[in-house]
Amino acid sequence: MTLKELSDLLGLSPTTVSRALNGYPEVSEATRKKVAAAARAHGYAPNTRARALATGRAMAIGHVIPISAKHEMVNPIFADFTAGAGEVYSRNGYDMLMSVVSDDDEEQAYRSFATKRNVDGLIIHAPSLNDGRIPFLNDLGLPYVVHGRSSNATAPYAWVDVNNTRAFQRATELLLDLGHRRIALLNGLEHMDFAARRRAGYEAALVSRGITPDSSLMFSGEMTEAQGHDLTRSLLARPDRPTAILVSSIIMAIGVRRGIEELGLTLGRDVSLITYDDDLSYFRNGSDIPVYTATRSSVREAGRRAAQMLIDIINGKDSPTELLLEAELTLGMSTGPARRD
Amino acid sequence: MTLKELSDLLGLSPTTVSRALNGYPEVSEATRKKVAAAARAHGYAPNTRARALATGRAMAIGHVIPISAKHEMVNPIFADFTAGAGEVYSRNGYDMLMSVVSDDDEEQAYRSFATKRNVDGLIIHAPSLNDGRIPFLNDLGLPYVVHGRSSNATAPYAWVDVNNTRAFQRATELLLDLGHRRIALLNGLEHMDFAARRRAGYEAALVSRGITPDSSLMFSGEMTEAQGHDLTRSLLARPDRPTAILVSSIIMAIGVRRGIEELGLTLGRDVSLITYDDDLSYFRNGSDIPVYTATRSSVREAGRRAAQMLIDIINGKDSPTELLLEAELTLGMSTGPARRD
DNA sequence: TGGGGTATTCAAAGCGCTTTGGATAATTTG
DNA sequence: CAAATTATCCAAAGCGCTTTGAATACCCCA
Repeated sequence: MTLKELSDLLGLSPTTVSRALNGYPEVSEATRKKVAAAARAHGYAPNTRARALATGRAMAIGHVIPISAKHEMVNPIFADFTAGAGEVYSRNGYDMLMSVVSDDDEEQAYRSFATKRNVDGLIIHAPSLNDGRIPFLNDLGLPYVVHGRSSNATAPYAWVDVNNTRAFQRATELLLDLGHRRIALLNGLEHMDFAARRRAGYEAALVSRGITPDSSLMFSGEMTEAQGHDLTRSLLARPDRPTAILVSSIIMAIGVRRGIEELGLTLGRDVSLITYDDDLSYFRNGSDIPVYTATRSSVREAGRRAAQMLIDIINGKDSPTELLLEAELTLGMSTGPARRD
Repeated sequence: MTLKELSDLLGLSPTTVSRALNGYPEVSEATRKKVAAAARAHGYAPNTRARALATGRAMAIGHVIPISAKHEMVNPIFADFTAGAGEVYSRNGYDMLMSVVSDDDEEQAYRSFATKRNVDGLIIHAPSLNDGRIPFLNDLGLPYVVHGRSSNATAPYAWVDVNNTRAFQRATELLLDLGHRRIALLNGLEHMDFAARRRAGYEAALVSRGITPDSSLMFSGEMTEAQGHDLTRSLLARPDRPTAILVSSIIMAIGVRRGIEELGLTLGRDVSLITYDDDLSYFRNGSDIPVYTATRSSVREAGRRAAQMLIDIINGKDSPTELLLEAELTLGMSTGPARRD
């Protein structure tokens, strides 16, 4: 069913039908009702492609999902971020276009979005410290919002981020308050902006208590369960082993727990653990009492906010283009006072 | 840069430029080269929307991501399935359109895809036993491939599935071989087709060894970590507690492990566990020796195969439209002989 | 009763591409 | 060397919609 067919059916011009459907004022209430009824009855919906061509707006947002070529790893937070963003898109009539791309040719994917003109804006994931995509995208001229920030970026850009520094500073302070002095950090890859900020928070807390950060207690890598396990095992095998561990992802924390328990130690008593928690829907941190003490911020909510911000930008609203969310520190069962051995 | 601009630049007609770019034979090699070079130099790529309108093909595939309204849960396997499918789409010039939708109005989402004509085909996720979407989609007339199957479906449909029955039958047999007699099943929601098949496999194995399935050992629900934990705790509190547990998801298995270890028991020694493993990229089951004994089948590969099948269907190739993948049973450290108490 | 608004409706152009049906130039053939 | 192919190229139509500019019908008030 096309506009033409529908208008013929109604004995009206396509112009009028189009206007009636799109809520323009220059059409009488009577015909608007008739048109709406007929459209519903015949299951008419405008062809997106034709409409996009005519209006110059694709009514779609692009997401580029980079796959780590080395590890074939999909970031587990994408699903939830996407779910949050998707809710907002649906509500506003936007589609979500995903492009899965090996991280080598990510830039190519953005360029292709721009030249093929099939999206009105982009969401950028996982920015690194000095992310080349930002100047690149500023040139491209497609509106975009970054999930995260890129330190050292010279040009301004729109972003939604969590206060990673603060979250890790507070977590570290909590551990210090509990008497821990040797605190390990299992972090994400440090060229990632979020990881750098988290380390900064961790170190700041230590320094402010007069403790010199010990680089042999800091690790960065892919945030997998296996990685968490292996690092924990090697940490706990050391004579000067840490009494507490700070972890950048709940998935990694699961591996840490496994490593601890394999040694017959008890989490929260023998070793304390605080993790960053993205509040993933398939891995909620305990229903009543949180399993892990955690700094938590919903990545799904971040998705919603980023999507809304992007839509506002596309529509020329001049709402704020920077949003810093605070993570909340929730006490679970994985922390306890440092034991003196 | 539009086709017109590019053709003006070259002193050629849009027709010729279009043909040159699309590999039609009626254009000389010389001009084809010139056109290709100019296109590259000016970063020209055809406007997707215009092309789609002209050809009648959207060059996009739709995925509907249903969100469980009750639990706000995103299925954790989507990310990996999507990654696999996305690879194939990119290779074939297709975009992936995602629609996040509360599971109440999923049907509406499909209808909207069809009437708005912005995709050439659909991937259907998580079919239930007697899935209403199949007759519905057969009427709609959009090609689609189901990830999974729907028992009792009367009409034929294209699908890619894992042999769930066989996988759980084999897993159960392994546990029986190890001397286990009381084996619990922590399954997904049983209106889901995969869950029903898994239970069938489990029961068949028991019956063939003369054991009557005990419904008090079978559970079905959302496959979350918390659920795995809670069910395990209550199972192990019983006097006639099971010596082995069969689990439908590795995420749930993590919760089971936590429950077991909280009681001071050891996985693989005191309680055996076999889990279904989708080989999620962020949760690989051990790098060298698998942590869990598992029936494994890569959901990412399933994504690839489903995508390829759909593209073949769209292009009118008459390749097979049913694909049953076998899961492999890998021995890890979570199984051991039944202990006699 | 007639001129100036106002409320409705419509015809036609245009979005950027593909594709049909020629046209023209180059080449081959009898 | 004229006629028939063949190789290249192009003008124009059309995909289904929105939107500009104009037409028509209706109403009001002097």
